[in-house]
Amino acid sequence: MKIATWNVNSLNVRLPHVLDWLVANKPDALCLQETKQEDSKFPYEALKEAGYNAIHSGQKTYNGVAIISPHKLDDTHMGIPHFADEQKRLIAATINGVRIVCVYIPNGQAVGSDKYAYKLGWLQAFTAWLSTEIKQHPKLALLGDYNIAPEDIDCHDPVAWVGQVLVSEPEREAFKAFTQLGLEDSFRLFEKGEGQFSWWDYRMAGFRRNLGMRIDHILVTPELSKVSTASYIDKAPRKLERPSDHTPVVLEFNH
DNA sequence: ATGGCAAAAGAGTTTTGA
Repeated sequence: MKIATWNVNSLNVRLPHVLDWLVANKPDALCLQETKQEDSKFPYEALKEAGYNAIHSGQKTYNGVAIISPHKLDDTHMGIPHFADEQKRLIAATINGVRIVCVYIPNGQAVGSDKYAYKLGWLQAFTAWLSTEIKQHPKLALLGDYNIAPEDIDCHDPVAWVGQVLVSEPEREAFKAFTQLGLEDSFRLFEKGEGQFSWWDYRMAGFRRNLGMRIDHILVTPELSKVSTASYIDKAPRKLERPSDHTPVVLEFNH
């Protein structure tokens, strides 16, 4: 199976890029974040014509998550149970017996802000749900925009960024809590080096100068990590006209 | 010097992202 995650920063704008990417890459599952559209605007028809099924949980202007697959999407789930949240950030489905969890973790804006507190609270509630989900699904992949750079090598300038949002210790502790549930950062099974990023600021010629962050991840349970064969960041879409500021992260495994 | 770009809402400019 080949699975991927991509924060598209508006599917209204990025649908042509997504359709082209599906044709070129033929994933078994593609998780999207920041679709920024209500369910009634989601392009189910265009995807169907391309041979893909999809589920979506969206809202106007902000957030929005989707899972796209050529296969059947079983046992679908949206939102964190017992966590009142208007923001559409979690969607899950089982595809070919593999549990696919797609998340758009809050950005947090700035350490100490209300949005930062919301991020940490969201992470706590999500992790509790994820713990039970893993127990029910030994083959699980958690894909999405985590808005956390887990290690210093995942940030282009860790000295300048120390203590800032995306790299602060409470956020990295929340990321470690995922690994304490048994999940592994699949990208790092294959790519150990620095300078590997999934997001670059539109400003400051960030992409050209590789001033980025690795904040989009595919974490997997041991059942999947032991059969994984490759993981990589596909920078091609970031080079297109009007790109998203994120680019796809891909995992391949035998299943 | 915290800006710089991009998208959305909505009609000038503000909010948000990371």
